[in-house]
Amino acid sequence: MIRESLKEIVDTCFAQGVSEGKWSDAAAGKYSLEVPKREGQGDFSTNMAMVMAGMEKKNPREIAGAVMELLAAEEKLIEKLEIAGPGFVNIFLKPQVWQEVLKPIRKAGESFGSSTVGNGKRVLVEFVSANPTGPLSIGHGRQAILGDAIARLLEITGHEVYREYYFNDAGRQMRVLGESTRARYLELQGLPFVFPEDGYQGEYIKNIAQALLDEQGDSLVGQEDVKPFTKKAVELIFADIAGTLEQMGVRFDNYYNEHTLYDNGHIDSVVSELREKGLVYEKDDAVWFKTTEFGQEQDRVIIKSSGEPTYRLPDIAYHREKFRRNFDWLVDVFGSDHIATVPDVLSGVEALGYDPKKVTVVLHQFVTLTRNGKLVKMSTRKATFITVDELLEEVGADVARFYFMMRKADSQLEFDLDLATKEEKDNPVYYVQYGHARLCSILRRAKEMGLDAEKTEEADLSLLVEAEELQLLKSIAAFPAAIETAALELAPHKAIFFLMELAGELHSYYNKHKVIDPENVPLAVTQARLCLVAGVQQVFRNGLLMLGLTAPEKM
RNA sequence: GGGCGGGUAGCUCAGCUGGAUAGAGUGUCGGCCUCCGAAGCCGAAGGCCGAGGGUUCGAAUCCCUCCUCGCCCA
Repeated sequence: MIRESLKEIVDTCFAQGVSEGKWSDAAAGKYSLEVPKREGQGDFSTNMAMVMAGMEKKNPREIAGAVMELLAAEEKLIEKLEIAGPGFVNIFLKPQVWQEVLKPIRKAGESFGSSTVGNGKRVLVEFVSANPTGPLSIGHGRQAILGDAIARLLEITGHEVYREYYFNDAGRQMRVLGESTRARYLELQGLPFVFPEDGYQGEYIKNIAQALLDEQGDSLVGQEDVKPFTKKAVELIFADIAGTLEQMGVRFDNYYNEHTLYDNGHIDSVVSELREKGLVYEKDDAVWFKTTEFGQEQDRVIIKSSGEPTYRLPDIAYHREKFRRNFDWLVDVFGSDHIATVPDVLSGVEALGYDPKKVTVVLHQFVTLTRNGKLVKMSTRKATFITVDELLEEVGADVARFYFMMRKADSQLEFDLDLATKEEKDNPVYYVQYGHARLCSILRRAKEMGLDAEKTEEADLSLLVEAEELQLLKSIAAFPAAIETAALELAPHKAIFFLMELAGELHSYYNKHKVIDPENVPLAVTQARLCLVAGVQQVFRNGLLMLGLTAPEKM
């Protein structure tokens, strides 16, 4: 809010300089207004003079002087201006500007931080999309949390979000699953059995077999068809996955079965549409898609000589369905192992007449687990993985969520189980939550003493003059912008970092200054500080809740 | 062989659409509780930002080459 109004002022000055012939308008929109990294460099800083210097062939500091003169007219907001470094113009605002931010924050309450920048844009966020072959692994956990956090951030920034889970419960993978289940079913009854060579070895298969045995007795012993086994396995595994997701606080609006693409003829119609456009051809009994038309190195097979589609075809058909369902923006959250499919899908989308720019793929790197300082190897088939359930049991939903959101998607994420379990207290999630709980504690105490933090109107906010207080005010004022950035860049870790920084500032302030101390702190100051405390607490609460974390009032 | 993503403090990672003296957490060392919550704070030590070249007023950030790790494809 403050940043926006100051930006307008700076833009006005720039325009004024143009009309007065001080410089040309070549630099319009190229300069920026930033918050300096270092203290003592102002509340904001603009590089306008340096940008212009290159274009006008003039000394940057000289131009900075002219910029400063124009800005100096804004006496209401600006306290001090200075030229610094190579030609920055540093802007120091009056404390009052910051003190006043508390009022709108308190007024907005729970909605502070949310916005309407999304303008009701319809976004489909696809994530997890794990086939039902076993419990969710750690990698899926990261994706679930990442996708969920992205969806939440988009929602509170005014997008209309739809969460979808895409899966396939047919094909070879599923047949092996059924065969594995059948083998265990026979094994449980002491009958001879053949376990498939590449079968699923997890303990959960035995549980599924046991469930079948409990329900159907030995009636399936002579069963040649593997389908009943597959069906039961899929049913139970999905129930398990749904339970895990629920525990993590992740929900979906829809589970989209790949099979419906075949049933509804979408697969065939994609092929025929591409054929009409002359973008497919037959070679070696296979059907090829001319992906070279879309800048790729080589064409791709979409239907194998066996008549079976490759994974590309349903993926393309699925994305076309997303567009047909009238979404303005498709966000796909995938693991990095899906990297190869992305260019093909985008080519397909483009070939079918949709804008590939409306598809954003968030690829996240793998999660590596360490225990006792050693890497834990993971494989679903061999069941040597740690499931999300096990993780949740060990560290709880908040810690798991926080860890998964803490890193940008591009980074591999190392999950140190020893640290996450044994040394809970060092966990950054507690650092943030503790800040919130501390503030709640102060507010509780104030209430006991009959001091009401709600009466912002009456408090004299000009008493908030300590450096730490002004810093907190600046930080919470920047909260909506931080959330907006995290949302639009699909980067939840930015929201996390904002909260961690705010927590640091709060803890420092807490240790240095007292809010309630009748003997040493005047009542009026206490009241002003209570307003600040309530504002910061609100920001913590909103930030934690919008990321799906809890905001405990006591710990 | 090709594509994508990493390589920044002992460790885990931010910063990357170019800006001022490169940051945080953790670990190590040293301080701070007659208490508004020590799950906290303060201080110190710790860096050829993988290597080399280029672009410019300015490069961890952009371009090229190479090394290396991970994932995928052939």
